[in-house]
Amino acid sequence: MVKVRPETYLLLCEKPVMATERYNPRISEPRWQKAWEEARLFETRNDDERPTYYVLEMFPYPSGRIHIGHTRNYTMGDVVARYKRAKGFNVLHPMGWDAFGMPAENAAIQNKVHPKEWTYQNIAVMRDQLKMMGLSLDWSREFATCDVEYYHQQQVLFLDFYEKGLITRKTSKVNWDPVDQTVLANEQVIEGRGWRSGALVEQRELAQWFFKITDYSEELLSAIDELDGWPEKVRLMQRNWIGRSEGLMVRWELVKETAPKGESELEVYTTRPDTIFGASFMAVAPDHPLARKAAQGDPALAAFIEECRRVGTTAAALETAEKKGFDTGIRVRHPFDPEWTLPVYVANFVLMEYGTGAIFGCPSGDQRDLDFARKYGLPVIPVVMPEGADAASFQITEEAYSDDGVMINSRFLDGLSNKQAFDEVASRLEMQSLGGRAQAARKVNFRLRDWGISRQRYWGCPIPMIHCEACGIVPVPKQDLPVKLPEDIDFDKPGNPLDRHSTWRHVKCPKCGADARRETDTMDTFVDSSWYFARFTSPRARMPVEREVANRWLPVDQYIGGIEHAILHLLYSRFFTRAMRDTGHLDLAEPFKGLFTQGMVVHETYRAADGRWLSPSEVRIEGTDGQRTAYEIATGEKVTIGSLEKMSKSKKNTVSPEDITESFGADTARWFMLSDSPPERDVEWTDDGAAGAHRFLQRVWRLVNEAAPALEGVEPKASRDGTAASISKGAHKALKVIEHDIEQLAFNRALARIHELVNELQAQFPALGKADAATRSAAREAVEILIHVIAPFMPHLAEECWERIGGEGLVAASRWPSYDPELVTDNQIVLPVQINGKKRGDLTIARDADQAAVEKAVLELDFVKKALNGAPPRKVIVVPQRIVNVVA
RNA sequence: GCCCCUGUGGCGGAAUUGGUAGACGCGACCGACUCAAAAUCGGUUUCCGCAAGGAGUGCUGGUUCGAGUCCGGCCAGGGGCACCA
Repeated sequence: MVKVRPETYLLLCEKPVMATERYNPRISEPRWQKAWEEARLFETRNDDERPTYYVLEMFPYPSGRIHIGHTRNYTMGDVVARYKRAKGFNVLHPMGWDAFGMPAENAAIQNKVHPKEWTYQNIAVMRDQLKMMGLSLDWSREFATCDVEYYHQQQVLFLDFYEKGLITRKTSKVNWDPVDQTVLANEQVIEGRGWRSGALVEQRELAQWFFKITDYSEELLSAIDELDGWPEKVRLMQRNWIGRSEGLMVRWELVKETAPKGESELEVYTTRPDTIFGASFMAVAPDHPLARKAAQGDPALAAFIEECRRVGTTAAALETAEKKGFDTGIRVRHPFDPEWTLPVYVANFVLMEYGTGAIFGCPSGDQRDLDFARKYGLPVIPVVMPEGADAASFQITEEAYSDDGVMINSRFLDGLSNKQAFDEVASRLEMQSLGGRAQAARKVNFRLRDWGISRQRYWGCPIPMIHCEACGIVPVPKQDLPVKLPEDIDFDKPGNPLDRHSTWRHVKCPKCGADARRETDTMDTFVDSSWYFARFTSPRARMPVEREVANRWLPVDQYIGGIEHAILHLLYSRFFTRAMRDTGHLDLAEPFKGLFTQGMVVHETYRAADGRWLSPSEVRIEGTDGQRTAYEIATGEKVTIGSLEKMSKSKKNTVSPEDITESFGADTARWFMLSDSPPERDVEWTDDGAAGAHRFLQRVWRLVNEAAPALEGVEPKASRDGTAASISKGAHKALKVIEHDIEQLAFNRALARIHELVNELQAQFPALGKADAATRSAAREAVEILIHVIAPFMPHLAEECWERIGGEGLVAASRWPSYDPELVTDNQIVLPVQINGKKRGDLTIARDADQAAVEKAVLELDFVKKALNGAPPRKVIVVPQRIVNVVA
């Protein structure tokens, strides 16, 4: 709750705006919103000839309320949209709803309300809230991902991907969320817990549908280099996530007498073949085929494998789990020395999912291997030493040496750098034969896994597949789409209601006509958000997208959203765009040309002595700065003021957008959200800050309002000389900088510059009543510029001001003014003059004065003469139009 | 553990990319208007100093006529990944 001092806002009541009064957003904002809607200003046509500009904010999940974080996100997008529209672009700025997902089902379970009803009601509420913000959105293109028309087309895409071989079904270990009772993608497991439920994730074997995102690993990685409109941070995170490594696949021969029947070799992936002479053991994952086979004749080993399984791979388990191994008794032959054999362990730290599920251990070069070797008494042979170290005395004791260096104890590799050794080993093993094939091959490996999309949930897009006893898996024929969600469902038992539905799951096999069963899993909701940006270009099409239309709009010129989607959503969307390209829906690879990740809105937290969180409205604060003390209003007890945190229900540090719009209006909220903090950083919501923003809004209104009579019927015209020129110069200079700042999305800088412009005009306007015609013209033009530059930020106020000065039409439909290059450069400039690097004064001189003239003028300055004390300067550095430095 | 980012007044932050450090805002203080308050307007506000002047962008060393900005070392805070072979 924003605390509004009643006295301050008495004038905000239901009175019409009059010339001498305060600006009343409660009356003006709905009025202009209506005017824009009636003029259909923001409805975008696909057949418009002007250059396109697509600005998009990540669409919200309809949780029930618009959050203040949304408000900041959409305001940024709206500033860009309004600016680009004024610049003459055909702007697409749509909004929709990411409407499938768990909370709707939770609400169904808790409140006995149908997920569909719950979702659409929420959407209705949130749409109204967004409309109050005065966003220039094209509502005619709105859709929700739970609309049948949308998920119908998503099923079409699924079938196309399936046909193209981009989807597979495989049984695999999956991350099972025991609370939500569903499978999670790797990306949705954060520190071993479900991203939504926070429950510890378990491992289960399940048959799942997978999108083959790994088919695009290389392309998704290398294309990151071209994404220069993305924050470096996000590019880096995606690179790390895809995790490319170059290494060698090496097959090791098993010593026949020790090997299980039918097994003759063990394949291992390594990125450090250079350390091959430091190898002292092999280790395989507990579910590696060799381990399983060996366990058949060895109950102790079988028990060990079982134990590893139970521990699982949760992060919590991993951190505490000891590195354990079990010697299988199997031995392998060293590829470069048939006499040298090494033991094969089953080890709990080896992952089946990466590489081949087997490694060779080099204790001297890897800390984990070293720990393992110490524990099981295995040899530690140093093979790489730092450059310049002494080979005879170099030893590994506590710490492994994993950096680059020089090879030692490695026979033919000795003296090479480890990089050279990598190549040497690789080429030799590629030539060497084992069982009739090359013993090794260079291999690029990726960390990225295929994207498992099956979810055991009701409220999601049904997977259009049918299981037939006779025919196996059969896709639903396209003419039978959509596979609609049944509406008669019950949530009395946990798990997926579709599974229990009496009729929905029974279907005839499209191939043989026999009784068959529908796939009851639905798609991960991240699928829904992986192509919605494309759907916005032709939201009512009877196909996923109209190719030509989508090609014209895409990629999204400016995409804006939270950093929390740096990997998941953005990577999936990049994959989807490629998959849609390869199935003929689109002709591009990258969905988002410009990406901007905005910071969060944060607020102080308050906590009572007994640990209860208190909301800002329950707290009274006394004192200022470091001396602030907070008291709980209800009890009068002292309250601890906590750190700034993301607004969240659990910590109660929330401020609702409605409260702000009600007390200050949308324009104030928009202005405050963008002022001060750079948009990529967090902004702290403070009542003082919001009140300050409102104060500024009123100041602009007063300035325009009071100047209006003197500007009536005056031709707007810039002045290049006389006193009027200073007004024109100020306005045009501001216009130039603000334009640049908006293009850079440096909204805080743009706002600071608008502040300066208002300060300047305010200083010059009191005399306007008695001013000459030229000054009035200049003033009129300056005010018009001011209105245009505030319009993207405070669009309602801008319209009100525009109307006040008798402007024609709507600001929202008008063109952005252009600055006069001659007015933004001064003929006389003030050069700072330094002596020995310290500023000692200024020199006012003609802009085009040459080096010699500047030098001469500088040496005549009194403070320079004084500093030089009659001696000639050692050096005079003149940086044209910047600075002068005299070295004494 | 690995990778990355950020350190500027009481606070949020500017600084044209190596050229006047602290724009703009918030807060604070002083003053005007008012019976009074609110609103509004004017002024002060990096630190030390009455002043002249001096110091100053986490610490430290360097490059340069000149460093918040570039380079080396350290410290602190934040983020991402994490048995990845």
